[in-house]
Amino acid sequence: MARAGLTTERLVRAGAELADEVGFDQVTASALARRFDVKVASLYSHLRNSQDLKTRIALLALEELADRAAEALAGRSGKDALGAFANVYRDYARAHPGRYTAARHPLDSETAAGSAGVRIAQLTRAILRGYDLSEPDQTHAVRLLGSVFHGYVSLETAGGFSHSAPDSQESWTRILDALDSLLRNWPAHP
Amino acid sequence: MARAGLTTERLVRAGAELADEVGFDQVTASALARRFDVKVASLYSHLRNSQDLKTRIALLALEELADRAAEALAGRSGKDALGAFANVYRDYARAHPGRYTAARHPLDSETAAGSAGVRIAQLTRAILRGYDLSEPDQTHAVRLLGSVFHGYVSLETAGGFSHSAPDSQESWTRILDALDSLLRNWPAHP
DNA sequence: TCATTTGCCTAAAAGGTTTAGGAAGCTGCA
DNA sequence: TGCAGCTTCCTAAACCTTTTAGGCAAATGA
Repeated sequence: MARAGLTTERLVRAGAELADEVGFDQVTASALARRFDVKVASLYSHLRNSQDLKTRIALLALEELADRAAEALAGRSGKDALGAFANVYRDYARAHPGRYTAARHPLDSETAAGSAGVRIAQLTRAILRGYDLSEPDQTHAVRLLGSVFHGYVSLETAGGFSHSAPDSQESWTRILDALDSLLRNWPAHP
Repeated sequence: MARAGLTTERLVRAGAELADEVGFDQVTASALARRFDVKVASLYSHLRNSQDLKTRIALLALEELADRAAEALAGRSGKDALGAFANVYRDYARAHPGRYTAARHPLDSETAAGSAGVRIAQLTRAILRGYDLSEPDQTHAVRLLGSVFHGYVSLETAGGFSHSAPDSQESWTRILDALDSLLRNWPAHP
């Protein structure tokens, strides 16, 4: 009985590719087994269950996003950093829609705390070093940026901005301009 | 054989309640049949398939959201309208998490064009009448607002902002202040 | 080389989706 | 009132996915 050489690592990687091809919620143990030409039950030596598979794909996607963001931010600051970071998000979502969906997959708080999501939050905060914001306002701004990037990208990949003028790229650029302007002129607390 | 009085309408309504109770993607034909004490196959006289059920729940949620937004916007303008609209979104998501998820369910473009999503977009644009923006900038701003509301609410319901100070309500308020400020001082095209 | 570990298998239970065909209940018309 | 025809719900059956249990064969290494 020849061995297929399954490992958790390889399964998760293949699962991520599958997600990009057919959508994150079409990623099933069955589909993965088919891809490796192996019986479904064989996967259960490497994965606790199919929820475990999805969680691991989510963690992989977060790592990849954090790595790209870190690289994009190196040597940049201010608006330059803001744009670079934002584009990492958007480009990743367009190139890897399944993985991007995975990255948004809810994790229990313990798993989330040990994930690369933490690194992403730190990088987001690093962008704000180029702007002059008080400590609590930094947190609000981090949340705003996270919301805009996630929201824009997810509406865009859902097709929300296609079929209407002006094109999405134009809005994206202008929204980044607007965010930069907002961060430079953050309103004082009333 | 007593009849249970199933109709597509009642099934979709019950499906929406089920979504709020157990999560949108736990909404199955089986669970719905159990709730009506009816055999699963009986549902197929009223629903094409289980994807059809989910689509109909999504359309219901969009209608409800649009209705609430329309009511909240009546008689308001400027920052007042912005805040009222934003709170409709957030409150709806908190009160009806399953329906809110449903409202974000991808629809094919034809279905989307006939949905209450169109009304929501119009209402968003109506908010901007209180601000002085050029025509193309209005579209960019509509997209920004949609992104922020959707992004914030979805990160919040995913638990993104719990367990860290300051609390989410505080950020929400300050973000609305910031958006109002941004719309009043929208940066000119370079 | 042989004992142990590991990897993949078969088998089976449990539950979801969907179609086909049939019988009981309801409606409307003679 | 009686019955024709439609609607509603049923049983049956095929098929797919998840998960556990137990077993044999391949790889590892002393």
